[in-house]
Amino acid sequence: MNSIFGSPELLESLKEHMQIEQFAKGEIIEQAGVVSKRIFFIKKGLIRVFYRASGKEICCHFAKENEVLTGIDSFFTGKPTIYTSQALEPTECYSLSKSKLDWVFDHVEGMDRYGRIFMIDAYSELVERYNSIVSMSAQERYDSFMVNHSDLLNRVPLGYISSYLGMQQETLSRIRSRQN
Amino acid sequence: MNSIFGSPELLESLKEHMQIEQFAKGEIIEQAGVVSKRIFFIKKGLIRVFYRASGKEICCHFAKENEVLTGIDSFFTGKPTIYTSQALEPTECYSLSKSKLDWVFDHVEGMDRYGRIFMIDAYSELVERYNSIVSMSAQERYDSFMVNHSDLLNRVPLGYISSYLGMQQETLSRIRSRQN
DNA sequence: AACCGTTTTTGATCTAGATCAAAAGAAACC
DNA sequence: GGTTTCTTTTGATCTAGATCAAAAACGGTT
Repeated sequence: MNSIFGSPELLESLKEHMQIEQFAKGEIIEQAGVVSKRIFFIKKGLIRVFYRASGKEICCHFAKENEVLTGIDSFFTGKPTIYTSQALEPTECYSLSKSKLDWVFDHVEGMDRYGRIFMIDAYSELVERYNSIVSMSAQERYDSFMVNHSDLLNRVPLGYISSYLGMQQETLSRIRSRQN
Repeated sequence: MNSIFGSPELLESLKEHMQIEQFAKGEIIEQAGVVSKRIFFIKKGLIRVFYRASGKEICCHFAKENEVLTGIDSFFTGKPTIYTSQALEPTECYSLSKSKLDWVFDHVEGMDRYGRIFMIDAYSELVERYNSIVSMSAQERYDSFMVNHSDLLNRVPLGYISSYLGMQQETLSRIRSRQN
């Protein structure tokens, strides 16, 4: 999820256009309903991304240090985002505004290519999650989360993780307790 | 899902590199386990894309006339695909080989940009499907399928549609019968 | 260390949809 | 046109996980 910054030279030429931003624990970074205006490179901290469906908050992504955060549905299309992002820890980011990024896409050599590859990564990640929901049991999804993101278990409230995994908090709690 | 061909000039400059290919009903177009070598612009016909998970075939995409088909997980990354694609009707496509497309990415102005936008579209579609699985009932998924793809109901065997919708064939049949 | 709000666990019950099994309809084939 | 094979429907039962409800555990705060 961070290949857009996979090239050191490219990152260097972006840095001069970036701002540093700080967010307190609990602070909303971008709100659903507005057009996403910035892309963030997270230096330190942890963010959850969620949306509302059938009256519930569904957590669809966690982004932490050294990862990239953006409202993909909005930032690249210009439509209002359905996602809200919120800092779960004190968080520090470099941010790049949409207008700067558009300028960069037009003027920095190789940027479209990195944009394309960034999208391919995001897509692959989503395919994984889709398949896990369709063909794995709650237990299996938990196991696979533990393999890939075990560090988050101690940094994120259980309810957010359970919604990320597509199950109720009670179910996740029970799965966890019968482990040992 | 066809924005890569959204630009007439671009399509024109691609055409000279393309082949015409025909597939009989039931014919396998690309097989899981190999690296996807071609991207297809479907002129006529219908294709299902599926993969195996827990011993079952799961249908994840239908592509029909005027749409684009490719093993996104493989074609752009060079890894073997997990997807098999099969013609459900006699199907006619323009195809463009990976090596040609790479050449095009390097030599045709604006191609990276179209690749990026193509990925954004594919991503948006997948987000829709993911959300529908997580937050909608079987009935609601069926309803939404009927709104967006009602034509497919008469062209595709029920079992493929039910697996696309993430439910058993019996369930889909029952939902359909209680409609009227 | 006692209080209060939040998060997690535990228990009891319920239900959408899966699974198993078989019948009924459609297509394909000789 | 009748037999075989594939597809869809119908019926009966079962289960993973949801829902509802309450108790326990965990911080912070004064």
